[in-house]
Amino acid sequence: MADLEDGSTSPAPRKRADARRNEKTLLDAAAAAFVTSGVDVPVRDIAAKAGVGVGTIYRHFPTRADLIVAVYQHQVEACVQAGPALLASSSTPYAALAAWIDLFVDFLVTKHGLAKAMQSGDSAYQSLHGSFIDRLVPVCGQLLEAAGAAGEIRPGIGGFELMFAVGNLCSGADYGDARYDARRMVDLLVAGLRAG
Amino acid sequence: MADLEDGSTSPAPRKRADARRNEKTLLDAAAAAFVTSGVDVPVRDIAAKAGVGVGTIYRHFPTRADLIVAVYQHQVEACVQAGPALLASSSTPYAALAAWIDLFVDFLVTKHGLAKAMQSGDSAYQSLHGSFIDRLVPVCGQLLEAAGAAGEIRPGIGGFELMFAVGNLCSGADYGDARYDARRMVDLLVAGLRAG
Amino acid sequence: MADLEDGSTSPAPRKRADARRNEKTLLDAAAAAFVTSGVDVPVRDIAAKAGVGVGTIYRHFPTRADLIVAVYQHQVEACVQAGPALLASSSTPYAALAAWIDLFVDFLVTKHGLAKAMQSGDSAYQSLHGSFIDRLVPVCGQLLEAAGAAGEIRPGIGGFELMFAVGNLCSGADYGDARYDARRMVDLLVAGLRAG
Amino acid sequence: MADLEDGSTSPAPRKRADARRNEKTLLDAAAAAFVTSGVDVPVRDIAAKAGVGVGTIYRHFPTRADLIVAVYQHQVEACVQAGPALLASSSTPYAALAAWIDLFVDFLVTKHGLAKAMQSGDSAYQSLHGSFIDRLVPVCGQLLEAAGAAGEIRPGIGGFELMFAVGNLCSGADYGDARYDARRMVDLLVAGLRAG
DNA sequence: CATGAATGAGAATTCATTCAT
DNA sequence: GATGAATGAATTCTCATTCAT
Repeated sequence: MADLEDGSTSPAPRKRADARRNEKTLLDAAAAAFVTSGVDVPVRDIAAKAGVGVGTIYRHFPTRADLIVAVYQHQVEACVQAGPALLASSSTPYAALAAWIDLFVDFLVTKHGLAKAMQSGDSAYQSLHGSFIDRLVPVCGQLLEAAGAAGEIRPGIGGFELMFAVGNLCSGADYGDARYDARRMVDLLVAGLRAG
Repeated sequence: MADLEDGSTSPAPRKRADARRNEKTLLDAAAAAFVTSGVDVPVRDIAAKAGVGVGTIYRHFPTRADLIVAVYQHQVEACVQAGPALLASSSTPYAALAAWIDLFVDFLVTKHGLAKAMQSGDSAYQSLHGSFIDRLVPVCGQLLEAAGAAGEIRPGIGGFELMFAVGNLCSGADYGDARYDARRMVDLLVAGLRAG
Repeated sequence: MADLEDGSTSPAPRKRADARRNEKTLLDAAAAAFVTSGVDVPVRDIAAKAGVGVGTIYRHFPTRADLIVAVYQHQVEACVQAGPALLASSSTPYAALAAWIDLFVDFLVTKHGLAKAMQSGDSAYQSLHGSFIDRLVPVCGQLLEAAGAAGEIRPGIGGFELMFAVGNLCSGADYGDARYDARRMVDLLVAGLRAG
Repeated sequence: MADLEDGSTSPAPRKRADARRNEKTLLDAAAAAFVTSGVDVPVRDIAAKAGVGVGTIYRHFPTRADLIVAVYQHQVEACVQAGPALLASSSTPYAALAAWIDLFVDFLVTKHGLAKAMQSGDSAYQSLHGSFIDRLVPVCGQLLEAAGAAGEIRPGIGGFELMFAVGNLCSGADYGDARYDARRMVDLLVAGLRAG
């Protein structure tokens, strides 16, 4: 089936073709720059990497947060989708929860500085919560609830705090201290959920 | 008895009294500024608060990390001292470990942005690890070892990673999101040590 | 009877009706934008208000001055026409001059920033002189000459300088300082013409 | 007698010597730049002309208005002083008023763009009114009042509007159109005061 | 030793103008 | 012809850091 947006809905879709390609270039460059220098990388650096002028970035993504959101949107969505799926396919709700958090860790540990930005408290990044945390928290909440209903975990832990804690544990995991394995610490945290 | 710190630790014991007083002023101002604006506060702000020129700060503390280290030194030392004490006074090694980590959390959650700085990966803050983490890690290691020897916790967890994880969990705890209680998450982590 | 302006004045009388309609839209939008934000309003704002792309504006009016000229052309022409008419209908040449200048002031005080732009010295606006001042100066000159011939005013004042002075006096009249009434100052100037 | 500030009052006057010299350099460079490029000249250009870094300018004059004020302060004060003096030495109050306005014109016509800036309505320049206009308006008011009391001029003209009008008439006088002589137009205006 | 003036690299952001579609 | 995406020069402002006094 063809892409709906191009095929029928949009009345002026034509010239967007290359603009969208350009946006893709931008996102790739930004993603790369984020990995290299963190999400605080200067706008000009991203522009240079993308081979465009800084104005182009500002046109597409007026604020830095817009850019960050766009860069990671897809992966966040995939994570959101995976929640119910894991719940359906896992042996127990707790197993689903553990697996899902594993997925989330996968996402975070490859994103230099993302966790940091999200916890920076900088108002410029407030919208990241709206787009990421708030999108993921309900999913996490459902998994926690299911595990709680099954009596597998201690009660009273919320989705937000668990997400936030996992995010925190992954922070700095990418700065290469071999002595710190974020995944192992998250395992500890998740194991702690069972203790009652 | 003379001041222990000057008498035995310091390699440059002869400091004029007023110089020390000056340094004290600096540290107080810096501590206050850190609380108000985080550890990234502009040097000039600290100087102004202390009523000295910026040059004076640079003379005493060539890098920002030096200043941070100096500001929190005492509390870190107190934490170090507390380790063996708790081990001696607690019912079990695990209880001592839990209590000690609680102390560390106390330290961190009142220091705006300190946890963040320590995990920033910014090379300027690398030395914080040398001064804080590395000072505390051995203590933590001993407690872990004792608890391990007593069969109270799962084996294979190192002092460094536990310290780092706790530090991470406390990051952002001061940005006032009521939904996130760092201490509770640390509890989870510590509880997780027993599992397995 | 056909539109006089197109029928006789314009050297390119064959313009497609929709192109002219388009240009009208542009001029209206520009006029509105000039009132709101002054003649220095960003091109993009005008384009947005007109519902066209910026390219369209550049096609019709390569320079900003071209646009300004076009926006105010009609009113300038009306002013030009009024000169001889007032001379014929007034009791004395001086009365005609005073009335005509009054008309000119009417024109200027409602045009935010026009007077300012015309005196800005910015080379981009040089052509405004060619289109406005130079169109009006001869009219003003005739009125001055008539009044001079009648012995009503002091000799030696040129049309250009009087126009320019009046334009200057109207500058800033629209920035709302209630203490400044441009018309009153122009009255003073015109009264000064009589003093000898 | 020695300079009081250096000699006895200031507790830390010594190193201000070169700082003050530097400020002088800054003011000279700014004055020159204002003449060349108007008061909107980029900060960097002024810095370059002065042979200092931009930061130095920001240190001394946080806002552009501060710099403009400083550059013209002396001359404004001289103008203020001249008011009463002229009143005392002139044959009639009107003669004093005319002479004083002549002085003000002298000041303005050599200051490229100053009149423009003062009438720009730009909030950044609001403080110029506070420093210039408001300083001069009372003087002008006194002269007007004296001339009015002597029955030499028409009543009802305020100091502010006269100052503003004169300022306006001098606007653009420096952009070198030989056909416009600001002084002559101001003469007309002042002559107009007598009429009526 | 202390001071704080000076430096200047760096980052953000805006907009006039061009040009591929 | 019309569109609006892209460009990048231009400008402002901030701070870490150095160094003359």
